[in-house]
This record gives sequence, C-alpha cells and structure tokens, in this order.
Amino acid sequence: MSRRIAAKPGSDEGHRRILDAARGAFATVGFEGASLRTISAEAGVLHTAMLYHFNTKDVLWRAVMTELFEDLTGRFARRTAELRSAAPERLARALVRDFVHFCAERPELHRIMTIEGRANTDRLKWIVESHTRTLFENVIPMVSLASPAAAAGDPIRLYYAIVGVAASTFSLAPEFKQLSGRDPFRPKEIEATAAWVEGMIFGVKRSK
Amino acid sequence: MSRRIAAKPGSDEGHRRILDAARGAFATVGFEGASLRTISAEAGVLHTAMLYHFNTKDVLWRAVMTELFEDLTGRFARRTAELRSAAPERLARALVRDFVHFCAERPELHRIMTIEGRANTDRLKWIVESHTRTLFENVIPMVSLASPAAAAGDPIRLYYAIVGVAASTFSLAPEFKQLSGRDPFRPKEIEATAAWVEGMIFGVKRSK
DNA sequence: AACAATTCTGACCACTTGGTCAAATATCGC
DNA sequence: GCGATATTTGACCAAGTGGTCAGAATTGTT
Repeated sequence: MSRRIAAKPGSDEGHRRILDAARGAFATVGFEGASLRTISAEAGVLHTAMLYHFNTKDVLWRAVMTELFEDLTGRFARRTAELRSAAPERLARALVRDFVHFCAERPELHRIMTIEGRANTDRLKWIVESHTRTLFENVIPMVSLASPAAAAGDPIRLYYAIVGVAASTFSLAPEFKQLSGRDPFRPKEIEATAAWVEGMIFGVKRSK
Repeated sequence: MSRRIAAKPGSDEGHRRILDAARGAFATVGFEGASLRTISAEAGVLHTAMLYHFNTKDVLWRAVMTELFEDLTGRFARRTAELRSAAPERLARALVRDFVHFCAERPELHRIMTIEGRANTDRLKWIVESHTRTLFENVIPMVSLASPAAAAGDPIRLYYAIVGVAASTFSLAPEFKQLSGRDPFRPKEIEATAAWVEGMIFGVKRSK
C-alpha cells in the first residue's frame, strides 16, 4: 500500500523502475531537459529517494547509458559466438539485422547519442571512450571484412551511414509517422529498414 | 556605447542577433533546454527586451525554423532555375550536393529537426505541415526521376537515408571528431560526404 | 523483542525558468 | 525644440531546478 518501490533492502526493483523512467526522459528531452522530479514521478518515487539510489543526475545518466550499451554489446557477442564458424558475410549480415532490431526495440540509445553527440561535454567524452569506441572497433571490421565495397570506403563514414539509416526512422518515429502516415515499428517496416541497410552495405539483395 | 542592439527603430539588427543566438541554443540543447536568459545574454540583450521583439519562446523558435528552411528552399529554387534545361540527373546531383553543403554550413537545421522529430508536440506538427512536407514533395521526386534505383525504392526511406547520411557527420561533429580525430567541416571531408551520398543514390560514382 | 542497516519522507536551500508590467530612455517626424 | 512612437530596463512573479539533511519508517539479523 505504501508508495515505496523497494520492499526489501538490496532489491533492485527500485533501480529498475527509475532507470526505465530516466531512459525515456533523457531520450526525449535530453540531459538538461529531463528533470529529476519528472522522472521520479513516473517511477512512482520521490525525487529524494532517487537521489538516495543514484547520488547525482550525472550518475543516473551514466547508469542508463551503461545498461543500454551492455544490452547491445551482449546481443553482438551472442551472435558472434553463435556464428563463429560461419562465413564472414553471414555474420556481418546477422549483426546488421541485430542492430536494426535493437534500434527498433530500444530507440533510446540512438536518441540519446544524437543528443549528446552535438556538444563537447564530459558526458560525450565519457561515452565515446567507454562505449562507442570499443563498439566501433569491434563491429565495423567485421562488416568491412564481409563487404569489399564497404572495406574500400571510409570505416568512420560506413559507421555513421549504418547507424543513421538503421536508427533514424525509429529515432524520429513521430516525425516519420506524421510525414508518411506509417508506423516504423511495425514488423514490415522493421524488415524494410533491415533490407535497406543490408542493400546499402552489400549491394544487391541476396535472393531468398 | 549602450548595450542596446537596435539603434534605430525598425532596424532588424536586433532580430538578427537574437535569431543567431537562439538558433545555436535550440540546436544544441533543444527547445526545453534552451533558456531565454542564456540566449539573450549571448545576443547582448536583456531577456525582457527579447520578449518584446518575440512575444514568447515559441514564436522565437518558429522564427528560427522559418529562417532556416527558407534558406534551404531558396538554394534549391535557385539551383532548379539554373539547371532548368539540364539533364534530370545533373540537377539531382547538384541538389544533393547543395544539400550537403547546406548541412555543413548550417548544421542547426538537422540538429533541431532530430530533436523535434522524437516527440509528438505541436512544434513537430507545425514544422512538418508548414515546411518538411513541402520540401519532401518537391525534392524527392527530382531525385527519383534521376535515379532508377532510387525510384524503385521507398521515397520516404530514400528521404531519411539522404538526410541521415548527408547531415549526421556535421550534426554530430563533436562525436565524429572525438571518435575519428578528423574535422568533418574541412573541405575534403565535406566533399567526401557529398561523394558518399551521391554514391548511395546513383550507384557508381560518375567519372569526372 | 531489540538492534543496526537500509530505505523513504518532507521540509528546506539557493538558483533558474518563462513571462508580466510600469517606468525610463532613445529615436523619429515635425 | 516637441510630441509620439519604438525600444530597453529592472523589479517582480509563481513555478520549477538539482541537491542537502535530519528524522521517520522499514527491513534482516540476532
């Protein structure tokens, strides 16, 4: 009956609900735009209780980002293990599709990245050095290995092209909907996005 | 000697300086994140003087957006007039290059669009109906006309692919710099961006 | 039942937010 | 010069900001 979120000490249900709310807020209005009280209210918590769990707004933001990136890298790691002995192109195509589905399921990562990427803040420095760079250096070579055309180009540009095309319809879903009348999160649209990215990287679509 | 920005009544130098400051603020921290006082300070004005010129924050934001879009559509109109009797592909390529250069000169448009596109606000509705839709319907057909591959695909997806690839390195310049050590605004990089977009739309690069 | 550790509450702080308003000042046509 | 108009100022407002803190409530352990 009480509004408290974590019945037992040590339970991290409180953390989870706060993280969920914070992720959404940071993704739509950015770090500065999100208010601790708004986030707390949506998590069913007083903002002071939240400051007890995460000492500052900054710590909360870092927790959100770490969780998001670990989800993505986890998916990549599992897929890489699964297709360890497959052809490079099969792995690369699978990773690209995984990424598109991740962007559809969790558009918040790209949304936050496109907010934080536009100003030289401590947050940007932290996120690039502790997450983006590793991801970039681990995944892009696999794609380049599988696509001669991609390998011939600029890896950094390949990275931004993939991310941009894979994520933007989800990241800008409200605009996409208003402009086209279509819902980018419908399975058909997600598949179309994946096909588009695959086509951009590997050229002609592989039949079947 | 005084801090006042408009010596003569009717002079719109005040408007211009305020618009410049507001554009930068809205582009980096978004509508909610930007504060009238911060904008005013950078324009060398009291926030109350600015509220005299633009009645509300909303009006100021709309003024910024209108100016940005009119710049872009103006460039497109001039180019279309210039190449009225040229081959469709030449016009389409020129428009794409114009767009890349616009994104490099004025990354604020894309930055603001990627902030506003993620939530269903009155601002998004207004901007799509009064600017984005017209632009989309006027320019994309020209590209589709010139590129069979592009015409075969989904116009909306073509639009998002072009915008994403053309603008993201500029829009996320700080991240791009930190990740690659390169400056996306250098002429060589701008040219590389244009070449990438052209290649994506028209396939193989046309030799000289 | 008593204990300490954990978790939650609510009052409070200094500061910033968008916006109003009356009064002061600057500029113009005359 | 004068009067009218355009512009700028600074005091002010209610509301919201991130954060602190002392105390209350809840918990697992004994």
